[in-house]
Amino acid sequence: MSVSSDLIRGHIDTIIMARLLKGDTYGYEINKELRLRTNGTFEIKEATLYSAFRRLETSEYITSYWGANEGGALRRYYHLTNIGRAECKKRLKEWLETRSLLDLLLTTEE
Amino acid sequence: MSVSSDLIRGHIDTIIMARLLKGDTYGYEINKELRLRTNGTFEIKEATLYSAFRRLETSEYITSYWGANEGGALRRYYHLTNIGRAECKKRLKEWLETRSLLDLLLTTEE
DNA sequence: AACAATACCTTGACAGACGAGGTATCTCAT
DNA sequence: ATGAGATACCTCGTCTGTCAAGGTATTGTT
Repeated sequence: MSVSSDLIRGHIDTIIMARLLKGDTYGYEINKELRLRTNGTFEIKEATLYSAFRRLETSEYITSYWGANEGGALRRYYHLTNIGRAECKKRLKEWLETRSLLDLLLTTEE
Repeated sequence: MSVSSDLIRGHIDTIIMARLLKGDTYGYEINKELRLRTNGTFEIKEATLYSAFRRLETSEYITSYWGANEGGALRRYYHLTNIGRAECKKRLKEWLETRSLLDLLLTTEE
């Protein structure tokens, strides 16, 4: 990926929750979608992805269940809880604030 | 500050270098300016600031010198090198890319 | 003399990202 | 049937940036 991971740090959970707003899905699928939407330039490293899932589940922002996949490996689906939905919205607002801040400090500096 | 530090992570060095594009300055002054520009909502924690200075100096993006301050504590001034100037421009571009990416993944998700 | 403000610094801990490794299933070509 | 590759999951240990908590020294004010 062209975007350094330190610049994305802290947004991984929000990226995942934002996707789950659309409906339940599983880990591999999330990355497939990310690659598609970003023309192959971005995806979440597996270790990062699964540690994010654990974190989100511990915080009760998501729940998980094993879903059948006829003729394929087992899939673990993730579901956004109501608390998670609220948290997600909060973090989207935080992104807008962070964006404003960085725009102020980086792009309008002269 | 209202903006979580995890969302700023990785941008601290760029914020400092962007300021140094304008001219030499010292640690305390950088934070005074940051508070002013952000209406008191943002500043870099001291430990973070000085560890960033060390990192930038090791990478040869900045140099430092002790500057006199008549009637006041000693100040250590920082100067952006040519390599630092180039690196800063590179990172400003990276910010624009990161911003596009996160806008795509967070705000246009539906 | 005591205090706040300016100005610098170090140490140790913490948390998130990820490289490197692993397991198991199914499909397809050889 | 056997091997490769894709799908799909997981864990462990390491690295790095941030920061809380502590420190030093100087000047100006009360």
